[in-house]
Amino acid sequence: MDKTYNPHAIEQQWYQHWEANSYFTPSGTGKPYSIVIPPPNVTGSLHMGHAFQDTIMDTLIRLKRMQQHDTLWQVGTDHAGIATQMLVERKVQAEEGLTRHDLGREKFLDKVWEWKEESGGNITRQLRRLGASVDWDRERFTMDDGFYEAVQEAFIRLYEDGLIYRGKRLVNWDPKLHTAISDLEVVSEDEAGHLWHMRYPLADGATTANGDNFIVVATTRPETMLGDAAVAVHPEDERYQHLVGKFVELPLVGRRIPVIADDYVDQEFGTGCVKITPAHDFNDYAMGQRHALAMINVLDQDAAILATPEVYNTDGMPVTEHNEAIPAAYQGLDRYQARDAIVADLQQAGQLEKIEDHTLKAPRGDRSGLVIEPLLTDQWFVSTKPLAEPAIAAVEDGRIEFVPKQWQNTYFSWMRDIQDWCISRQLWWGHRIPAWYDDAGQFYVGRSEAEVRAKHQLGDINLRQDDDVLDTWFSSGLWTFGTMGWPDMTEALKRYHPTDVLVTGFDIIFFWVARMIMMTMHLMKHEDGSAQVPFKTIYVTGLIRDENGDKMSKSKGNVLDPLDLIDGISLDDLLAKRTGNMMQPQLAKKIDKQTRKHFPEGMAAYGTDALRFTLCSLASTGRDIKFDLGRIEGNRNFCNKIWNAASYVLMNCEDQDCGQHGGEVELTLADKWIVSRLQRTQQKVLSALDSYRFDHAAEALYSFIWNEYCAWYLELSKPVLWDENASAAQLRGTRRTLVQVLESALRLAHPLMPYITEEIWQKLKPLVGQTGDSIMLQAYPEFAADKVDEQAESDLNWVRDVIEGVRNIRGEMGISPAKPIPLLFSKGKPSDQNKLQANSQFLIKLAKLESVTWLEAGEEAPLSATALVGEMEVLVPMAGLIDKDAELARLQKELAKLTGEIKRFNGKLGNAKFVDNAPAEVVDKERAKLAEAEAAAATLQQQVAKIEAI
RNA sequence: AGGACUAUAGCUCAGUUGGUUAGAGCGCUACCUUGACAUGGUAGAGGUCGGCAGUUCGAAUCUGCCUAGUCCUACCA
Repeated sequence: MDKTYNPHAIEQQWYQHWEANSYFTPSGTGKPYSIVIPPPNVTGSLHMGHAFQDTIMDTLIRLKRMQQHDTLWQVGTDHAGIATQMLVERKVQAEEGLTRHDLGREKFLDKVWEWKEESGGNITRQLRRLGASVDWDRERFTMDDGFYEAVQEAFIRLYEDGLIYRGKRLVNWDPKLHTAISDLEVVSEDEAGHLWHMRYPLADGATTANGDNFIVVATTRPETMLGDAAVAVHPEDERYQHLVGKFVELPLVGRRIPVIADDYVDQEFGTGCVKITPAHDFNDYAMGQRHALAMINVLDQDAAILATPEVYNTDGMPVTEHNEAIPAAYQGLDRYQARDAIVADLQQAGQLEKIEDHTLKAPRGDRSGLVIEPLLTDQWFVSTKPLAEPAIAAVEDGRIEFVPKQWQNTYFSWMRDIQDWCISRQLWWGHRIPAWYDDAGQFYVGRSEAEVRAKHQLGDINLRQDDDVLDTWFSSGLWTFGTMGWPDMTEALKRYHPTDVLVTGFDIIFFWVARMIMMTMHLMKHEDGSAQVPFKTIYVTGLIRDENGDKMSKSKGNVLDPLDLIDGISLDDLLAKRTGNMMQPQLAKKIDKQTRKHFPEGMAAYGTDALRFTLCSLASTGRDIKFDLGRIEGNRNFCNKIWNAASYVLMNCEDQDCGQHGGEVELTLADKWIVSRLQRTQQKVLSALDSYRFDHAAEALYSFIWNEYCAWYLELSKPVLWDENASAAQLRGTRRTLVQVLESALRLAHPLMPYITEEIWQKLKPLVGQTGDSIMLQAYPEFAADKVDEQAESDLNWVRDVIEGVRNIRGEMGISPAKPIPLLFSKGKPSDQNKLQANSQFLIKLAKLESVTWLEAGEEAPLSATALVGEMEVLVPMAGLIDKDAELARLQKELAKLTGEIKRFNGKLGNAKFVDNAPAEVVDKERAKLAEAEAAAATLQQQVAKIEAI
């Protein structure tokens, strides 16, 4: 075994070994347990969120595998429509100066596939570095042939079930990407804007209550007036009631539009008069539907002004009404240029009453960052309400459970108010919609052109497939069963579906989780016809944030790359990574400065195990995680501790009799104690993992291994192993305990830290009589109640108390740890004497004692520094060692503490209400504590008196 | 506007059904190259558990209000 712990040296080889031996493949026996990985973008790279979630999934999978379940961890990647297409577009633009339109659909798609092949392996390589025990043999991609079939089938079935429809609707249009996007892909933030108050002249000589021949509307988007179809007021608004049914004449355009009444209008806001533009605003659209207003679209796909409006009735059918040409001055102008022009013209005409500052929520496309434009287009939609109902029920009745529970409220509130889902995208990279159009615009849905022709007896008329592709989330909604071979009812589906747990972030509960539930429950049925859920538990993780609690993002330059934490990175490389190739180069200086401040020497190589253990230890529920380098450093040290402990064990046990071949065995108190403590640790770790408390599991492992096994047990083993008079049975007992407990602890820790546990286990296995090839296939330790030894635990606490009492005196009195000191025991009970006799070797070694002396009752003790163990006094003679004042000060400090306690206990017990009402058990406990504190105080008081007397 | 979450040691976080002297890691102080480990050891210091009120014999824990912060959803023409 190498002298120092070097994660790099051990990690890669074991992963290769596991993978080469197909240890990640489901065993096919035992109870099935399955997890699907949330598919990362195929061209993406692993970030801390992935590392976190994948660590948790791997921990669960390794645990279940060791518990002899038939585990499947399904792996794969997502084609990530918009993100990938944009990336390749940028790349082609940068490298060849071409747009995708220059290339054409087919050639451009070739480029995307090329890029996918080139960079697609990146994320899977990174997954391997993390130790993720996914089944690579079943790796899938959302656009591989089989998955394509699943997507097409899902579309067709939903269509045939009446849950997919096509229609002209107002959708969120991205004027840069030239595609519709779903509500979820629009992010709204407060932005500074204006509220323009515009005069709309009343037609036919009508006047307002105060005699004006115009009304004033307030708007944040003056340019949309070109598409106004009405002005709305509140039905109870006394200012305008009499105008309802009359008309106004639209300035600059001249269109006569009605004044209508609708209680959507807020009388308090603006002027109480709202211009209604059904083709360019979602609320206006709804109002247009209610009042049968024409939808007058005045914008093209670039959000520039059309020459002639496109007008539709409420059914989306084109009509000729209101299709007079738009004034030439505005034709072809971009929406913002048009705004300026219209405002200027209104001003000139004296029809602009005022301009107010106004903050508004600007809806922006989450990919392009541009303000999206509500635009009337033909799109495909999923009717979500019928799908949502069973999906809600499944969570209500517990077939699907959120961990932590609170997330179900988020889910419910969204699902109960769900809107239809626009699934068509005007992109090229994605699943082509399986619909064909004839020249008349009639469409036919089917698996292929041939199928469509045959089914609808179309002969050889012209047919053209829909150009659009499906929203990426449509295909990822099928992920749990699409990866297992659906629409065929494969053996894998029968065995591993529904999956057991989904591990994901709250940010995609709507995007993905909810839709997965809806799609799966509609498409996947049990044999009895009831709906299958995609997974039984949803473990929702928090977000990993930087050391300041800020979200990690490339533009902020605060991203931590998990691979850098594993391998380490120099400051220069880190700076280059964070400030190179930036979208906003002006931020580089600031990022440079911050990075130098936080990582003056770059980052050390902490190794995968330290990273994984840290992520687990931070995984408490219901909160985000500020990633603190201190934690991973501490856990790297923990790995080092394990390494060195193993080194000690091997040094003392290799080529020795460790009882693996039988033979008489005698166990010391320390042996019995550590075995007992191991049981309790196993119990804690198991119950923590069962309840998804990875932090508790990590804590239990850490404190057992470091604070009990290393700090105490290894030290307690030394007096036995180094005792020349120790019997073979004693040596065998201690060696056996050393190796067995370490071996169990390694298995216990393996799901969290796969590499170091494997490396050490390989060295240890012959010493415990194991022959398995890998720790990952060994049985997970189980709690054995019969190995819990209360007596050993309490006896060992006595030993620790004595040792710690002496160490305290040493520490506080400044006695060199190198100096052996004599120790006297006074006022002890017979049980104390027994313990002393049985364990003096431990005391002498660990407290560095010169001698131990038992004083019988009445025997005079020399003047000493005192520590108390129960009622027994542990005495370090002062002669030549201890200064009188220092000991007095030490005693006074102890006494002060005791006095405080006594006062509190007395207060409590003096309160009749407490004594009368509290359970007798609690009262007795308080009494006992009081008695103990009083006795201790009395003893120390006597000591003080004695010392003061000299 | 509605909702969720968070507030505990200098920092990052635990604290299960109300009953311990409120814990851990990092950091800090002093001492120590003792035959696994200085990525270490020993001994310490450090908290009126965000504030106020209430329930209770008893509150970090339950209830209400308030303050501060984070986030989500809807939406203001």
